[in-house]
Amino acid sequence: MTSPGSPEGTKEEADACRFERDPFQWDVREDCQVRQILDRIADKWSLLVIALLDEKTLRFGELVREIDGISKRMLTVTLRNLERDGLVGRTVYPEVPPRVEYELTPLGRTLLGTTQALVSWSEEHQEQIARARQEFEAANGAD
Amino acid sequence: MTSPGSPEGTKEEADACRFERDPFQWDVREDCQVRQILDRIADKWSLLVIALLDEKTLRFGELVREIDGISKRMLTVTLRNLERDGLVGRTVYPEVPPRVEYELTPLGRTLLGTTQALVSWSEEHQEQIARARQEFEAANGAD
DNA sequence: CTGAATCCGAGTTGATACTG
DNA sequence: CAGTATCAACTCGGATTCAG
Repeated sequence: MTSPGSPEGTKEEADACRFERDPFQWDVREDCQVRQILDRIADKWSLLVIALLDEKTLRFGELVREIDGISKRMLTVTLRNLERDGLVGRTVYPEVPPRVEYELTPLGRTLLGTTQALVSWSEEHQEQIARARQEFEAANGAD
Repeated sequence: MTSPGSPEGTKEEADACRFERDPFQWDVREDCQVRQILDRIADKWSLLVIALLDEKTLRFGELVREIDGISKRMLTVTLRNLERDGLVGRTVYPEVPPRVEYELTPLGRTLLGTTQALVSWSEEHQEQIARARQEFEAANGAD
């Protein structure tokens, strides 16, 4: 990956959010762009949508059915946000009945590695976490 | 986080959440362990706390001051959740005044790579996203 | 100093009904 | 089919207060 400290940023806003000391220590100001982006892609549904769109474009209804528990409303909102951020593309086919397909943009594709890593981590450690929870509950009498 | 009426907590259910076909296609059931874990580590503050605890243990007050915008309440809640999941360790020193230090557990450390990747991605693509947003607003008359 | 408990407003989400 | 509109429910988060 690219080095975080690339000094090309003349944007003063971005500047305030860059790595400042070590690569592992970052400035966590609330108005930071990174924070906003993180909040978006790490929300409840975005990761799932991105993951599902990895292989093939999907229609709205297909996404609703694939994602257990999502409402049409939230899917619409999520899709809009992703579209807004240039991560997902939306194509309307002027047919009857209407058909709308969603697909990852090249930018959206660059996220795949990371999201998959997150999911994989969760997968690999879910048992360990479950165990930790049990111990915690046991030690603290569950609330 | 967890849905109000969602029954959870069965160990064998985790099985239903594993990758089933391709490495990129996962089951996205709502009661999936992975989903729950994802919701936890991807929440508004957890990533920041984990990142800050990477280098050194920190006291409660230090974390409050480091994380711009967080309240004591939310830090307490976040810390407790992370502790519950075994990602963060809590050490109380029976002194006066009281001192409590937080540190990453080995399990918590395994998350660092992924979280850093996420942050790096956000860093590297923030301008691209900002541009995409502008275009989107322009095209859609900025709702 | 740490942090639990309570109150309460604000923002989010879901169910339903409706439109093109 | 693909959304939008609306309202009610819910949750989150902050301020404050209290306790060890």
